[in-house]
Order: sequence, then C-alpha cells, then structure tokens
Amino acid sequence: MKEPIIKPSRSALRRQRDKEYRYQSILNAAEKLFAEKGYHQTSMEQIGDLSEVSAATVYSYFRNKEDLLLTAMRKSGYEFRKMIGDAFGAADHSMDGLKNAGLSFFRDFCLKHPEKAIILFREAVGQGEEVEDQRKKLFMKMALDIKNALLKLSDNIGFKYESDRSAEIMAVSIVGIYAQIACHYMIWDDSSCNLMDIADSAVAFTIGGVSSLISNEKSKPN
Amino acid sequence: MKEPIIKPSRSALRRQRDKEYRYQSILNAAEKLFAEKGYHQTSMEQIGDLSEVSAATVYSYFRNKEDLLLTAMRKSGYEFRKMIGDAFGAADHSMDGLKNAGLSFFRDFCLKHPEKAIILFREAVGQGEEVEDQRKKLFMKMALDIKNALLKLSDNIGFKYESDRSAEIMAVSIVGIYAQIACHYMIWDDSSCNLMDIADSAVAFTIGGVSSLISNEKSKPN
Amino acid sequence: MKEPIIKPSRSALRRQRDKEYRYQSILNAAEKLFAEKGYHQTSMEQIGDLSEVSAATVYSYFRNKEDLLLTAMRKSGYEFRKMIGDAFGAADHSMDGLKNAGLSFFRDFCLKHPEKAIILFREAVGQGEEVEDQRKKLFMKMALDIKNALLKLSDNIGFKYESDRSAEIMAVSIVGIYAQIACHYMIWDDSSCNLMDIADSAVAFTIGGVSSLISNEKSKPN
Amino acid sequence: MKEPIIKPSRSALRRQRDKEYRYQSILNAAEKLFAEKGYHQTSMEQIGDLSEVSAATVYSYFRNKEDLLLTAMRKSGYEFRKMIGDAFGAADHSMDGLKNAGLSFFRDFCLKHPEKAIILFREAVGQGEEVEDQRKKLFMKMALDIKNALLKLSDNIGFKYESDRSAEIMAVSIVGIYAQIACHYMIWDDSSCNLMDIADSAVAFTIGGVSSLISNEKSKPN
DNA sequence: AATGAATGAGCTTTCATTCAT
DNA sequence: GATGAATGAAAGCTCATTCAT
Repeated sequence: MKEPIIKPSRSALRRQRDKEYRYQSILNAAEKLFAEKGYHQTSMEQIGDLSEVSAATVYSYFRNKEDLLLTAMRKSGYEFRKMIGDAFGAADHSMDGLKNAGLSFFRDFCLKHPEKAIILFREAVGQGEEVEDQRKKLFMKMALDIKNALLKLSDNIGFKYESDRSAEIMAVSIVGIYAQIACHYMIWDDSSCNLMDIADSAVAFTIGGVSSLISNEKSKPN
Repeated sequence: MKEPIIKPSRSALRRQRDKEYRYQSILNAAEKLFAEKGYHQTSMEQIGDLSEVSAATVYSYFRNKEDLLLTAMRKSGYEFRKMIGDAFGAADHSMDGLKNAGLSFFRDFCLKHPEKAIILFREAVGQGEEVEDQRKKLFMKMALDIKNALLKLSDNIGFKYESDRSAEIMAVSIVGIYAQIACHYMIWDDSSCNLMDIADSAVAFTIGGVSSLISNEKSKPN
Repeated sequence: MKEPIIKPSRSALRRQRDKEYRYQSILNAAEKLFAEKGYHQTSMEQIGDLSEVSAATVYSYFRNKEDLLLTAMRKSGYEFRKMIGDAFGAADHSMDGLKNAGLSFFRDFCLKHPEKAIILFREAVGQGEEVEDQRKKLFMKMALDIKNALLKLSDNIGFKYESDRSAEIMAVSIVGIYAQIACHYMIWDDSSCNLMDIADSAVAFTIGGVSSLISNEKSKPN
Repeated sequence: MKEPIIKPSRSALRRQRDKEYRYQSILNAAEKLFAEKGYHQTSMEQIGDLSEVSAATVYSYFRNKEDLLLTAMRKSGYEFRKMIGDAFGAADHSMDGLKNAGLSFFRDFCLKHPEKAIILFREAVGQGEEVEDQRKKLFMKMALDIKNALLKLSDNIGFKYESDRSAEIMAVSIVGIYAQIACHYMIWDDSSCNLMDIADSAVAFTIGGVSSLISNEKSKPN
C-alpha cells in the first residue's frame, strides 16, 4: 500500500531544522563543558545555559545526563574510527597507511578537536556501568579496526602474524599508545605546539613494533 | 638535664597497632568497593560497613572520600613503580630487564591485585581536578622511571636514542600499552586465565618497538 | 526599531503571584519556628513541612538557613523602625511623639508580632559572625533613628543636649530599655495581658530620663 | 556518731588542688573561646586544646557543653551582682550608690572582663531552652537586686514609688540600658578607650529617669 | 515544544558524647 | 583520672529529573 506522500510544509521544515540545530548546540555545549570542567563538575543547568535553553529542555533532546556523555563519546568514537580508516585506506593499506593513520590521529583528531579526545580518553572513564559498557564496546571496535588494518597490511606484504591474537594485541597496544600520548602531551602537559614532532616519534615506535613482529614472523619457517 | 625516656607502654603499642590495622582495613575496603562498583557508586557508609566501622570513623582516618581515592591511587602507583623498578634492576638493566618488567606488571601487579589496576587505570580517571592532578603527577613519574630504564639500557648496549625526547615518548607509549592491555584483557574481557600469553605478545611488541629505534639509531652515523 | 512589548501573560502573572506567596509562607514558617523552638532547634525540613514544601524548595527561595534568619531579622528590623518613625512623626516630633513611639512599640510590634520581637531580641543574638554583623548594623540604624528623633525633639523645644554623643547614648539606652522590657515581660514572663501598663511605666522612665537631661541642659548657661 | 577525722594526705591535697586548677583552666578556656569565636563556633576539642587536656577530660569536669556555658554565665552573673551590690552598699544605698553601681559596671565589669560581658549579653542568648531558662532566672535576680536597691533608696529619701511594679520596671530598664550600652560601645564598636565617658552619660540618663519618677511621686498627694 | 518550579534521594561532613583501657 | 578512638544522629546542601502550564 502506498503511503500518501505528504510534502512537508515550509514551517515544518523550519521546525525540523531548528530542532536539529538545538540538538547539536546542546551536544556541543555538553562536550565543551565536560572536557573543560569534567563530567561531574558540569550540571545540566550549565549545559542549558551555554546552549541557551533551559535545563528542562535538554531533557527533551537527551534521555539524561549520561545519555549526553554516551552520545558525545559515540560521536567522538565514530570520528576517530573514520579518520583512522580513511587515512589507512588512502595509502592503499600499506605500511605508510599505518603511519598516516597515526599522524592523522594527532593532526586531525587531537589538535582539531581536543575536547573529543578528552571525552574519549578521560571523561568517559570511570563513570559507572552503562558508560563503561559502551566505552568498552567502542574501544573494542577501535581495536578491531586497527587489527583488520594490520591484517590487510600483512596480506599486502605477503606475511602473516604468529596468530590472529597477535595482531589483535598489537592493535590494542596501538590504541593504548595513542591514548596515552594524547593524554600526556596534550591534556596534561600542553605541548600542542610540537605535538606533531612527538607524534612522529610515537608513530615510529608503533611502526617499529609492528615491523619487528612481522620480521620475526618472516624468518620463521611456516 | 636528662629527658626521661618515655617507653611506650604495652597498651599504647597495641593501640598503635590496632590503629594501623584499622587504617589498612578501611583502605582495603575502599579499594575493593571502588574497583567493584565504581568510585561514585560507593558511599562512605558502604566503606564503613565493609571495614566494620562507622562512616564517621572513616573520617577520622581519611580527610574525605577523595582522600581515600588519592591514597589508594598513590599506593597502587607506588607498587607499580616498585615492581617495575625491581624487575628491571634484577636483570641488570638489560633488554631482558625490560621484558621482565613488562611480564612482572601483568603477573605480579594485574593478576595479583586487579583492584589496584582498576583504580589506577579506570576509577582514578575523570574524577575532578585534584585527583586528576595527582594522577598526572603519578603517571609522569611512572613514565620517567621507564624512560630512565630505557636510557640505562641504551647505555649498557652502547647506543643512544635520537634524542632524550625520543626515550621519553617510548616510555609514555609503554605505559599506554600496558594500561590498555590491562584494561582490555583483564578489566573488560576477563581473559585472566591466559593473560600471560597476551602479556608475552604485548611485551614482544614493546621490545620490538624499542629495538627498532635502537637499531635505527645504530645504523645512523654517530 | 521598536521593541515588541511583552505583555506578561495571565499565567505568568499567576506564577509570579504564587512565587511571592511561597516566599512569604516559607519566611513566615521560619519566623514562627525560630521564635517557638529556637534557631538551632529548627531544621530546614521542619520549615519545609510547615510551609508545605520540601526542604529542597526552601533552598530555591533562600540561600541557606542563615539567609532565612537574616531575612527575618531584617524584616522585623524594618517594621520596628517604620513603627517608631510613624508614631514619632504622627505627633509632630514632640515629646508626645516619643511617648507614642514607645507605646506603639509595645502595642503594635510586640503584642501583634511577638515572633518578630523574639527573633530580633533573642534568636538573632549569638548566632555567628554574619548574623551578628547584620544585627549590629540594624541596631545601629535603630539607635540612629531614635537619636535623630531626639535631636528633632530638642530642636522643637528649643534646647540642646550637652553633646551629640549624649543624644546617641540616650537613644542606645532607649533601645536597651525596650528590648529588655519586651524580653522580660513578654518573652520570659508572659504578662502580655497587662503589657501596656508596663509599657506606660517604661515609657515614663524613658521620658523622665530624657527630660532630666534636657532640663539639666536648660539650666546650664548654654 | 562521730565521723573519724581523716587527715587528708599530702598527695590527696595536691590532687584536690590540681583538680580545682584544671576545672578553672577549662572554664577559662571556654569563656575565652565562647566570647571570641562564639558558642557554636567553639568545639569541645578546642576547649580541650586551650586548657591542655583532651576533650574527653572536659567531660569529667562538666556535664556537657551547655553546662560550660551555664557555668560561665552563672559565674559572670554572680560577679555582676556582687559588683553592683558592693558599689551600691558602699555609698550607703544613696542616690550616689546607684551612680557608683552604674559606673562600676562599666569600669570593673565590662572593661576588666569583657569576655564575661559578652557571654552574659550575647553568647548566652538564643541558645535553647535550658540556657534560656537559666538566663531568665539570672536576669530576674539581677533586676530584683536593682529593684531592691531602688526601694532602699526611696526609703532612705523618704518617698515611695507609685507601685512596687514601678520600681521593678525601672530595674529592668536599667539592666536593659547597661546591657545595650555594653553591647553597643564595647562589643560592636570598640570604644573601650572612652567607655567611661559614655558610662557617665548612660548613668546620668538612668539617674534622670529614676529621679523624675521619684519627683513625680513626690509631688503627688499621697 | 519550552520551561519554571518542585522535589526525592543522596551524600558528605561535623561534633557532642561515650567508653574501654 | 585521663584519654584515644569510635560513633550516633543530624543537618545542610546539591542536582538530576519530573511535571504542570
């Protein structure tokens, strides 16, 4: 049965647009405040103030405060993964891709959206069951992405890792490296100015670790 | 004039011992609960209940709830550093020492005191200014320890890193790797059973990264 | 460009009125309880109960418990001063005005609002720095009002006091007399029935004191 | 039956003396702190600290905190009454006696023991049922003393007041005057330097009030 | 749809007081 | 008798969340 196509009226469109705009401005406000003052130190009223609505209105866009954090985290996670994926793909899944992905993380993610990095690596940590559960899922996906990239890479070069596990562990390690470097040099000790130099070293370390395992495998029979 | 030497009475000694015991049992209770239910989900009363004192008594041993977290974090941090330092030193600051330190972290720290790892890597994160400040200091010390170990290592082998910075970044990366592996395979996905296998791989990755940079340096003129 | 005139809607007006009503009923409840049971013996919850709101609501109308006491004190102080001022003015600032003011204090202030007198002369005393500071300021204003009345009075009669100080001291004394009489015969020893007889005597004493000083001055060669 | 007379041993005597000394030093500490920081702002521990005993020891000398306040108040009250009585008696219960008593209050009581005045006129006010009850009794006794003095005075001069009540009211008023002047010029506005000038005026006002009523009576038939 | 207002549900914290030693 | 230690009992206060308008 065909649904009658209702052409949305002009005002309905505007309303729709306004709504979307509100949603974003609230979310942005939350991100900003969570990153700046911390999740617990931010009240719903402050989020309302910054996004120019009342605290009650925030509730018609987000289930609750936790939902705001979850959404912000998911969004950041999504961008993280996209960035990594794009960078890796752009270099045909080569070793250079791995390098690019690492540099891109620092250049395009951390430096451009520090608040996202802070939420992902600090504010979403230690905030109770539901958040932790989502964070776990997200980080597992991130690790999986990297693991797949590593597998593709080895495929391309024509070697394989000792085990599937091995690639996974490397992936998890890489996530750890990036997270810690971001935390250390951007969040704690504001070295934003020369973060890219640091990034170079960190990426070199990463590549070194990966290569060494690949080489090791290479020399092995089988 | 001779000061009378006040020999602590037997009862005073016992009281002293009792007090120390209380202090420890409260701190242990807090660690356990923070790790199990989360910092914010734990009330002072629950800590009192578990350590068989009243909440008010908890306050005569610790300034406030934050103080408990800080103390727990500091303690965990201290043990982390000691473990790493001992393991590295036990192998004469050689490359094996680096390996031992890594394995020791997983074997003697994570598996034996998972609640300490959880506090260090999860519950102490995202808990406001003071805690964050202390955490930063602690993690910087941890990174410094590892950096110094790396420097000693290179001295022993007779090579040096491209720069001081370079060693530092490796150290920070190593902290990141360990933290993330612990989080991933122990906290999230309880693979405690075979954590040591995972540890092997992670350590291999670490060693690979370090070696590669050392080798790279080696091949460089000067 | 013309600003659109925002006419407050009917509902907004009602809300405004409701709010004002709430504020008053909370303040009245606090006054009643402070006077009856004492400031420290009254909890925020009890104030909420009596004014039929929750304790949390009390906090959205008053900063804290102290704020309630301060407000109550200020309000009582304002009414005290108004009453005295009116009574004195109504009799053209004559000696009769002084008398009227005294009688009015007992008749219209103490007997009609005993809780206000109790707050002013008992509950606001000895309650810490901020309250004491405000109380001091209030009582100084009260004394100043009376002093000015005394000065006007002497002007009217054509005599002057030995010094400005002298009038001030009389004023302070008068405040003391009224406060003590109220405390003694209304708060402690409920003689409300014949408080006005007592008032007559107290006022007579006051007038006597003032007159005597005026006379003394009169007889002095300027 | 005759009690055997036990001659107290030397050590028992010393113990007795020590105990008395402790009692006084605790009470003094409490007076000092109550006057300086306020009753509620003073904790038992602080009282202990200042008198060099533990808070628990304070409880073997005084029933509770309220008891300390009550004792301090009673002691101050006793000295107030003694001072007034002596001064009045020293001048043969004449009008000069009244004057002396007033001056003595300011000179020998307020200036010498400001903390006593503060406790009597500020800290003991508004502190709950039991304290208020004792305070009432004390102030009634004080008023009665003065009333009796006034009656003796009128006897001496050969006139009488309109009624017994009349003398009582004057007495209460006088207490009020002294209390307020002390509060105003010593506690609030530290005019200790010239408090005696102020005292002169206040006493003059008092005497004026009394005289006027006596004169009034005198001129009346009967 | 937006919001002012109300509140439930906690939580931390303080202290006077007691008691075993 | 002195005291270190423990605690009961509140109290003040905050905030995420709900709901009537």
